Amino acid sequence: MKLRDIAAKAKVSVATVSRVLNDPGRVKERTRTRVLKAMREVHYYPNALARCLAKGENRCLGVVASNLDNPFYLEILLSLESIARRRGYEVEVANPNCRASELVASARLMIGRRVAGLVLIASESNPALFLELERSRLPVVICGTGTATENISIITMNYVNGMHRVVKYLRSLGHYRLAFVCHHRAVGSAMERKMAFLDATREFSDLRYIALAGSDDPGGGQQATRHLLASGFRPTAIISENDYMALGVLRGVRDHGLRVPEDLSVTGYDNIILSEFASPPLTTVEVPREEIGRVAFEAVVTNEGGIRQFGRTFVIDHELVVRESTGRPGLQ
Amino acid sequence: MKLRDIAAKAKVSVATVSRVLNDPGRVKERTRTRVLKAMREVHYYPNALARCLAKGENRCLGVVASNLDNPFYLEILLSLESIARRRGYEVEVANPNCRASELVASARLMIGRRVAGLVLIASESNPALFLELERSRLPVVICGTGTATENISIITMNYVNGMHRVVKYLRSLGHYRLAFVCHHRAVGSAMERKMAFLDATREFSDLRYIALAGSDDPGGGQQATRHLLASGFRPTAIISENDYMALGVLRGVRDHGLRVPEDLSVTGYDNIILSEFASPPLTTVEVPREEIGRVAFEAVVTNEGGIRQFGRTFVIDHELVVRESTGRPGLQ
DNA sequence: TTGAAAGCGGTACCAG
DNA sequence: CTGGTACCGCTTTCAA
Repeated sequence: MKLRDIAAKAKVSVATVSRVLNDPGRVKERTRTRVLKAMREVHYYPNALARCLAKGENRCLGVVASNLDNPFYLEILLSLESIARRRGYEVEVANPNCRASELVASARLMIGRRVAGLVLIASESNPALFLELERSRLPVVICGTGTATENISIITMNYVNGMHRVVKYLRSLGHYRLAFVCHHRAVGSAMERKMAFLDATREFSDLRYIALAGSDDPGGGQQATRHLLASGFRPTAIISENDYMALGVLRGVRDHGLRVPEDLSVTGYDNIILSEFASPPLTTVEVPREEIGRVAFEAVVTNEGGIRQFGRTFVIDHELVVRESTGRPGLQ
Repeated sequence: MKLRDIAAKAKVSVATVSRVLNDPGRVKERTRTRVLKAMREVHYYPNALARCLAKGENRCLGVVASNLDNPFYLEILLSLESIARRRGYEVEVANPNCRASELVASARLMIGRRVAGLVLIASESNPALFLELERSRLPVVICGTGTATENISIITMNYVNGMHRVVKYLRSLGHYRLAFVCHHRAVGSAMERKMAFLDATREFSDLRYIALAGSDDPGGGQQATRHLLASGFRPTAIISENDYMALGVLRGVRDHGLRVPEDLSVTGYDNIILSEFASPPLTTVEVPREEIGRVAFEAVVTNEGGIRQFGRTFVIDHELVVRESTGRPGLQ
């Protein structure tokens, strides 16, 4: 069913039918109702592809995501989606694995669809992807690390700050032996968080330990914790790279017969909704997903005002959220 | 940058350029490399919209989802996405809220994009949406309840069976006062699960209780549990509509100073990955998300073989998974 | 207020 | 093996 069919049915030209779709005011009332009636009768659905092609614009944002199983990234996506829709944009998401080639392929896909802008919500980026995004000349925003370029904006996280807050808090409780659980392939945000941890614990010299996880999910957290506790190093607190993995850390600690926080304190990072429902509720760092989604949208769609001001860098600050997974270290 | 530009640059016709894109074998090697070189030099991205329009086909599945914050639905989506990509299909997802009007709008959107098929992954459907899907004449599959029609397939869940297994198991442990926690607006799967619970506990007569939650997430589970425990009714076990809410139920029970499973047993439904990392790990019912995603794909894309056999109904069975959140009821 | 027609960026058939 | 060209379904001047 196409425009021409409707036109025939309503005995008008296709131009008129197109007008009632795009600028109903410019069509005489009687004609308009006739056209609308025809549309309704045959359940006409305008072909969005053809419309975009003809208009030469696509009010649609592309997002390349990964790790959507981690609620943190999902919540950013949901936030972005919500604000985008409110502002009249659709959102198309590709959800590739983290492998560089797949990320690039997904980006290409979006570019091919001629999206109005591209948002990267992934735990890691890589040079190939960055290059691809850069020369697409599309408005792009990367949630994570990197340097802004002419068309790429960056939303960076102030991990150094957040991690310092965690460590300072733990020290104030009397913790002095800290372990950090993170993904073994420390790239992107994982890398940044790890560096921030190392930076924040410089004075702990060797009273710190880094436990590597095979995957960045609860399973990885659990396994890293198991190794950690079997290593001989006995931390008074474990800092997890993120809340999602911390869920597994908690489990690992329990498996070992230790209580949180009496025997061992645990902290996460992100403040995902679930962190409040962990047992015990996680002390963590709030990373404002809602804000990130909003900023990402603005960053990519500022071309509205006419003044294209790409290449901005946004810094997101993080606040400590104290719950029940941390306490004074016991006597050990 | 368009096909014509490449053609000019490589000194061939657009037809030839199009051929190297779609059927490289039919182009002489020398010409082909020349064209490819031209494409590479200008970073050419074929316009996917134009291609679909010209080809008259869109190897793309649309999914209308909701409640993606519940890992159960997300895991179905991820499974679908994974198999679809492997089979050469893209997936576009709209993630509206549950309101009927938004669901319909999202469906329209997908239809407008001329997707090859439509998958509904939502906690609830409604007549308006069903009607819309039906007359779209598109291959549709609904994960949930309903009756198959000419173009709509249904993947139904055997909740009666699953719930019976839970109840039978709880009875075998000696439980005799059961509570069911579910969303107050019991429609779609929530309704089905509730009915299944009522059916499975017929013999409990009035030794059962239904606690209504304001939202179908951990917060809702927690709140419903609070009300339940304050109501005077003292269950020996709580069955949660789903795992995601059960996370909140566990918290609610703890808040009340009760231990799981010593004082009170708790079960979930779905066996989301997180249920293993709850504290204690949840006894639940495995609903095979991976299989659902696969079946959904097959259901919607069978038109490949030429024999369109829509309107099928699939039934998914569920297995009990016993973990540590259930035990014999204590003396109360 | 309406219609005719030239695109939008590709595809695919038909000739050569 | 390659080029010319009529579409795909819709938008948007330009005229009437």
